[in-house]
Amino acid sequence: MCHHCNYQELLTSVKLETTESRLRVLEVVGNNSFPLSAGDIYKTLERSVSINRVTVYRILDLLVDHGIVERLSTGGRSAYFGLAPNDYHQPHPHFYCKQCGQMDCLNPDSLTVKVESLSKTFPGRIDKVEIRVDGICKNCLKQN
Amino acid sequence: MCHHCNYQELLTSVKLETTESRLRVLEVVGNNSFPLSAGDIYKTLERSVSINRVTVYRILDLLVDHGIVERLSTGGRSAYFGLAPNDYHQPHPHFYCKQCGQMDCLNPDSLTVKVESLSKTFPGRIDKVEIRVDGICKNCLKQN
DNA sequence: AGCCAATAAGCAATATAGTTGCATTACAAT
DNA sequence: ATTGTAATGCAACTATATTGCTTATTGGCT
Ligand SMILES: [Mn+2]
Ligand SMILES: [Mn+2]
Ligand SMILES: [Zn+2]
Ligand SMILES: [Zn+2]
Repeated sequence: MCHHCNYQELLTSVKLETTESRLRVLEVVGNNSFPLSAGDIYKTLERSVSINRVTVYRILDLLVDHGIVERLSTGGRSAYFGLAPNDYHQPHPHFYCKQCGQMDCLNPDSLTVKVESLSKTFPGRIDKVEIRVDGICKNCLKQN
Repeated sequence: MCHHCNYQELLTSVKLETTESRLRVLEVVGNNSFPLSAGDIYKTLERSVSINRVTVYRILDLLVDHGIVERLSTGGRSAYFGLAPNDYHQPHPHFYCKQCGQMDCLNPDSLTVKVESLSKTFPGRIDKVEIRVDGICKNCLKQN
C-alpha cells in the first residue's frame, strides 16, 4: 500500500460507506503497482475472500464514478483499473504490451501534454485526457 | 474521399490485393470525417452492398495490420476505426463523448506530446502513442 | 476457354467482457 | 426487535468480437 493512502479514508473522503468488499477491491487496485483488469482483480480477490464477479464490476464502477479509481482503456478488449490521480499521484501515461497485455505506469514526465489551447477552444466538456503508449514490452521482446 | 487518397492505390501500396469488399470497407472508413465502430461500418455497407459482418471485422483487422487503418480505443466497449496517419494525415488526438459515443478528430496541434525522452529510455518497443480526450460533446451538453 | 490452387468471403457457433433484473443479506436508524 | 435502505449474490442476458469450417472468387497455368 502506498504510504500516502489510507483506503478507508479514501472511501469516506468521497462519502462512500466502507464495506468489506469495497475495501478489498480498493486494496487490490491500490496495492498493485500497475493497473489490472476487472477479471484480474476478481481472480486475486477470489483466492482469499468470497466475492461475486458482478460485485467486483459494480464496485469498480462505483469507485470510478466517485473519482478514486481510474478506468483505463487498452489496445485490447478489457478496461484496466488503477488508483485515480490525486494529491499524491500525478496523472501519468501508461504503456500497454499488446502481446502479454501487461500495462505499466510511465513516469508523469515521460510524456507531457499541452491541453490549455484545446480547453480554451473546445466546445464540449473535457473530463480527462488519456495517453497510452502501445507496443511490446521488454520481456515479450526477448522471448522472440 | 480525401483528394490525396486513392483507396485502390492505398491497398496496393501495402501489397494487398484489391477486392470489392476491401475497397468498400476502406471507402467507408476513409470517406468519413470521424472514426467509426465496426458495427457502424457494417451498417453503412449493408445499406448498399451485400457483405458479412465477420468479413468486415476481418478486413478491418487486415487493414490495421497493414498500417492503412488505425484502431482507436474508446471510453466505451468497442474500438473505432479511422485512416491511419500517413504523409497527408498527421497523427492526431481524438475526442470521445461518453454520452453519445461520437468520436471526433482533434487538430494535430491541439495536444502535442513529447515522446523523445521516453523513446530513448524505454526498454520495450513503442509502436504508437494514442491520445484520447474524454468528456461530453457540445450537442449532448445542450440537451441537458 | 478450362482447370487448379490459393485466398477471400459467408455462415453458424462460440468466446469474452460487461450488464441487468430480481432475490437475498447485511446493516443502520428508530 | 423492527423496519427501511443499500449492498451483494445469482442467473440470465447483451454487445462485441473471434473461431472453425464451408463455399465462392480469383489469378495463374495449360
Ligand atoms: Mn498508473
Ligand atoms: Mn482521426
Ligand atoms: Zn509483454
Ligand atoms: Zn455526445
